[in-house]
Amino acid sequence: MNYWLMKSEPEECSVDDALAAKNATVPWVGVRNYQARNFMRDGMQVGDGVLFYHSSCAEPGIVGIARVASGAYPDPTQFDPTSPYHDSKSRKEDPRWLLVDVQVVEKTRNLTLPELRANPALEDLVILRKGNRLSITPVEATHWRLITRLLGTR
DNA sequence: GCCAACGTTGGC
DNA sequence: GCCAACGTTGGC
Repeated sequence: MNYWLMKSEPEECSVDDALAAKNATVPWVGVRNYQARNFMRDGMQVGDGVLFYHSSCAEPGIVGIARVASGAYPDPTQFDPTSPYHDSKSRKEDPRWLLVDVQVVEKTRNLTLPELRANPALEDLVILRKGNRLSITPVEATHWRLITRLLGTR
């Protein structure tokens, strides 16, 4: 069992949007970074824990607990010319971009970025490192336990 | 809107 | 393979 933090812009897909989806599950479309793709392809397993993070918004922070709900499969938006995620160089027989389904387990309060930064025990959290822009990052089990405790989940 | 940090592209 | 130019991310 591994743990991950996954960023989403709330204007694109908020935790509420995900909760409103069927089975509270959404396909994590739009990842266009090889390292992030490889985490989904090689690192994730169904059932892995996910911290649902809101980025590029007024109050960035962790807003929910989720789980990986599928294995990696081709992101259909790469083949859609009308999608902002369209990739004309990706070919159907050899898809460049993958996604996993993510199921929200529970919406939490917003554990904000300043709060995360204020906690010395979290200084090694990848997302807090300077210059980090990866939309999917691994989370250590100790960090997962601390964060879920701070969020007030079981 | 600004800008630091980083990834990607493409000429050589 | 190098590296400058460019585009993107994302907090502020």
